[in-house]
Amino acid sequence: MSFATKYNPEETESKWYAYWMEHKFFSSKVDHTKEPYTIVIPPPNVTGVLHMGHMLNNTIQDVLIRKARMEGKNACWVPGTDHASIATEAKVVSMLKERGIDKKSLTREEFLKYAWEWKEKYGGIILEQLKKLGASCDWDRTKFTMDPDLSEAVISVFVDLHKKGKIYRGIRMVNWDPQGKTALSDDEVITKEIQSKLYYIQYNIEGTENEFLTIATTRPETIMADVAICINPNDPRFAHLKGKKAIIPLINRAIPIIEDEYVDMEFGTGCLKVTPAHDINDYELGLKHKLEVIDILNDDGTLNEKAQILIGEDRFIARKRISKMLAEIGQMEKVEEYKSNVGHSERTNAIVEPKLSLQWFLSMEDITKPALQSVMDDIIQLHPPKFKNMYRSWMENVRDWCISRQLWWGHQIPAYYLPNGEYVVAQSKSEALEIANEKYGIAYKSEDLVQDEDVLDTWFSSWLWPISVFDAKVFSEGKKNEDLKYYYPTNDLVTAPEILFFWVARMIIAGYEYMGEKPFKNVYLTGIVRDKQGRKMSKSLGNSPDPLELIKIYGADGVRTGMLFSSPAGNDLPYDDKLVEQGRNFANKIWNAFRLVKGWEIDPELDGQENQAAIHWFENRFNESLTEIEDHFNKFRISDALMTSYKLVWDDFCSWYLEMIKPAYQQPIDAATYERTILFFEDILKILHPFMPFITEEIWQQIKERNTEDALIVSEWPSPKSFDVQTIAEAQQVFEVVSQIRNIRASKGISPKEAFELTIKTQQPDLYLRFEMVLKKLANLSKLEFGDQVANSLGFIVKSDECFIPMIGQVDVESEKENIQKELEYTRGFLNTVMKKLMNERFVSGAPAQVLEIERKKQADAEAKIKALEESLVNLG
RNA sequence: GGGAUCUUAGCUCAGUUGGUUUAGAGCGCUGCUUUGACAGAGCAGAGGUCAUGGGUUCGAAUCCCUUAGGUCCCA
Repeated sequence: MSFATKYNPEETESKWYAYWMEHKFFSSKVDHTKEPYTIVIPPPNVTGVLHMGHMLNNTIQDVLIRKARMEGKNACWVPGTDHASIATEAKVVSMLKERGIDKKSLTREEFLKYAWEWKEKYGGIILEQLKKLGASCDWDRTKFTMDPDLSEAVISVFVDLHKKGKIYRGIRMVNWDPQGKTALSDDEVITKEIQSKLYYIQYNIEGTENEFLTIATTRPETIMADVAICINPNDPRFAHLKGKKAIIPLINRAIPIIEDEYVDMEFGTGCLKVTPAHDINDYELGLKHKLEVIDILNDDGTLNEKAQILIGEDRFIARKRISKMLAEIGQMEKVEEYKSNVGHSERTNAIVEPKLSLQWFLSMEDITKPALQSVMDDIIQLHPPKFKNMYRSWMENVRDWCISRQLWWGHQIPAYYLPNGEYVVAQSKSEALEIANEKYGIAYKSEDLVQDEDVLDTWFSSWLWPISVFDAKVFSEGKKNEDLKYYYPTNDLVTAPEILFFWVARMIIAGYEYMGEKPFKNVYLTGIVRDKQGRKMSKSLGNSPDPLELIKIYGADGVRTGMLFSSPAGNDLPYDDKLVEQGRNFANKIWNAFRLVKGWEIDPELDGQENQAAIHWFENRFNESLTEIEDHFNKFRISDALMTSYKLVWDDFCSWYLEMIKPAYQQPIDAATYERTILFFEDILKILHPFMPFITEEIWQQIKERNTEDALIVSEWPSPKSFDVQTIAEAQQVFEVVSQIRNIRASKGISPKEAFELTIKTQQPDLYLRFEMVLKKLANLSKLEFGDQVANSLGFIVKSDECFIPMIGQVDVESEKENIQKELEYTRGFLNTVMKKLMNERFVSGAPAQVLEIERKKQADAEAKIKALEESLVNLG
């Protein structure tokens, strides 16, 4: 049997993924004999394609789910997508544009037909891509937030919350996206500092010849919407203006000069123009002073007829033109450069316009309380916990949630308007009709009712996700099905911190509101994948590698491990191809270890006694590592768990264990050692499987004949056994001797082929005798002896044992002395710090016994070492 | 402006209640090694006054304060 020296992942991956699917290893059904372990996927945007963030996120979920499955739990990972109102509608609109169709020319029904067509065609791409990564989702459970049952759930929840009085309709200043033509929640607005200008504009005072006041504004195009000028009543500069009126330039409308301490006397000129329709603070001021509201902007950001001038111009063009017009009539005093923070739409990047509009809101004050409490009390744990603070500050200062969006793609708000000006909220139009007719005693017909045009915020459906994927009917029927009873609450949620508020907090809110129970126990927050310059990876920057291309080049296992190598929870991941390269190299290393072992002939005549020490050591070392790995997993230190596994395999198993037991070239191995080695290898494959599912399954299946039920994916996760630290420490000492001898060869330029004779001066010769064969093999020794200093030899010290290697040629005494002198100095310095502690009365009386013992051991070791070094110096002359 | 958080080797990070550490890992780097699982490799090595200045303590990378810089959240 011969294998390629390089592992080729491509065919292995498709083969085993198909095998796992075929045998339904990913599927989960209610089974009360098993403990459920559940993850719901953060539903990717249905318009999305796989990006590096998904890779990281889903790799982590797959690691968790695969490990749980091997631990014998009933592992259920529910996949799906969300309908992403704004993003999808934008995609559909641009698709229509390409076909020469204007959205405005379509009815809602026609538009939705195109939208579904688009969704059917492109909506599944991202889930298919996840399969390439190895994601072991229960695909039969795939859900979409606009599936009929999930939609019904959303409507039920709206109706229910409305009934509870938590949903209301109100005029509010909202963040308006003039490009997407929809309201945005505060969280969908990204504030960016941009370079803008501060315009100083003069307003004449009514009834005077040439008296004027000056206001400073960044938005001169809104002066036509001014309804007042506000001054601070304590400002002596403007006392004479009290009770007068100012005249808006260009349109010559007179507006009152009002007083309010809200005005900052230091900022600008101290005179504030009040424009309630176009500024949130002015709006509040307007309410307080009962001012009129003049809205001069259309939904698309152009000026309307109320502006009187520049009607139909875009707001930014209008700004430039008005600035020029003001200058022409001499009422532009000056223009200054100014840095200001401006809100941008997360989806369209358009500058957000504060706009008054009638929207639907969810009152957040009461509903958030249990959700805050459960995180504060660690009933739900955030990993890393630093996010608790952020979560708290958000939940304590939460504002009502604007849940309506001026779009067609999504869940249409189930509010029906009646000819009498009232409205009814109901599950369906027919229900609404019944309610309306009963309530108002009028026989309305179906066509009299007009449903609200708007849809609900996408998060208003995904906040139900951990519930609705199992049981969408629970909201209307109030009785849980078996799935929901069994799988809810889920265990772990893996997502990005940027949607902690958007989504995670709201799921917790919905969980308590509808289940009276948390939706998950742990929230693992990943970092953001960035490029080498620290920029977020994005399509527009073009700085992201194509994930599928990466999988092709480095293999899914390589990419998975590469992504995890440097990604502690909550930390950003600066992506570098080196990482996935390292992952690929690791897969190759495992492959070659397998080639080695698989190539051995077995000789039943051999007793393999000399391998006992190696086997005994590795068994202990394995359990030590496994214990550490479990600890890392328990603390959600996934990359540490990987690194510990990596070192166990590469350093301990490959570099030490296999080298120790490896028979000479073309020599056979004894049966006992071989069998034990296969068992070790199998345990290693198990530990690696969650990280590298494909290569491990491949080797697992090649190492032995397996039945279907013996596939690695469903094999039993090894449980850590106790281990003997002494055994591990002793081996460490032997390894140190080997390294020192290799070091001598390297530094003296002596070939590894040249055998050495080693003499050790030690109290514990049996330790070295146990490893005699190992020492001879790994350090290439022809002889191992115990005794005193050997003449004309090179020496080194390990712990308190002295080792000597006789040299045939002349030893460079001076350089040897120099080396010893250096080590002596270091050791003396070290002893000094130890002694300082031990000489200290308060340390000796105060420190715990264990610490004292450690310090005394350090002292003894250091002293022995110093003595040995000094002797060596003397012997060298 | 308010708040949170971070600053440890060239890079990315560990260092868990102060004492197994005059500080560790992976990658990178330097040198040597190509017949025997693997050059996608082996072996060895170099590299840090733990951001700064102070304080608490018998003892500080770890606790407190100062300063500087970064990141994030909120306004």
